[in-house]
Amino acid sequence: MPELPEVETVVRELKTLEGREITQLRVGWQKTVTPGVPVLRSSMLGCRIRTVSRRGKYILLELENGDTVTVHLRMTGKLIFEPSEKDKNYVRLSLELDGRDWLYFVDVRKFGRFDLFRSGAPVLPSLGPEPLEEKETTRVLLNLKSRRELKKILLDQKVLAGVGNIYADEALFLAGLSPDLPGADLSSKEAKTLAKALSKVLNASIANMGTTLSDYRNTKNIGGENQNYLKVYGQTGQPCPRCATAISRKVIGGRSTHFCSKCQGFS
DNA sequence: AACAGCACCTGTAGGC
DNA sequence: TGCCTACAGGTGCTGT
Repeated sequence: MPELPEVETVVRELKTLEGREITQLRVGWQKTVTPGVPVLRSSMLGCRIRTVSRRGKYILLELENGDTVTVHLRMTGKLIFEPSEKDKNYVRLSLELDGRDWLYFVDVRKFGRFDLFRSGAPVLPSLGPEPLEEKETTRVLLNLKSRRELKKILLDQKVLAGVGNIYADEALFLAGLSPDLPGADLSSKEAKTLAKALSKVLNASIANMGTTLSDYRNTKNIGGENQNYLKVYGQTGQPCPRCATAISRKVIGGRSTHFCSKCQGFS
């Protein structure tokens, strides 16, 4: 569900966790914890959270013992302080802070994961650079050697970290590029245009507190507004906002891909 | 390197 | 109402 803008929205709110101590940890679905519950418990219990940050689609909790706990929300995960009655059926993990209030990890589909990186070990080493960094993104796109389709490349977290299905489609539309264009065929002008489109689309969504289609909510259980501004994602059959051609849908890399065949020159 | 296919899970929407 | 299929903001594994 959540891509970079949704995770960024949550992380900004979770800054309130900095300096707080984890006094209890409860797990409702064992597989939520990749290294196993005892390992996570031994690192987190009685420890304070030093900083909360984001890397790609991951939330990073850096602890005072130097360890880093990563949280990935996958499709339906959310971290919330006040779960609804319905949410309570899907609490997979909960953290008590300073012996007072609780933060709940709610996840209908059970795909979300907590992982642990020990002090000194590189955290999430295989992730590519952040797509909000326009210069670095341009450099990455300029140096693509692969003939894979652009859509697949944008979804590859080793290339760029944080772009998912919604914003890949939106950025390709804004850049006027076909999702099936081979990455290595990008001209330098097109690479710059796409890098600019990515940062624009992602920053706009952050300003709108993310896109809520069904499950995504911030820590206060409130959805975002960006779904009201999507140009192509989920707009199959609707008129293109630029040329009024009906928006097409095609599966690329196993994912629904939405585009305007006219504006994006789909081959 | 890079596919496709499937696995992980549950809920919802639409057709009949 | 029920049954069935398709689909969903993601990633990771296996075999080819």
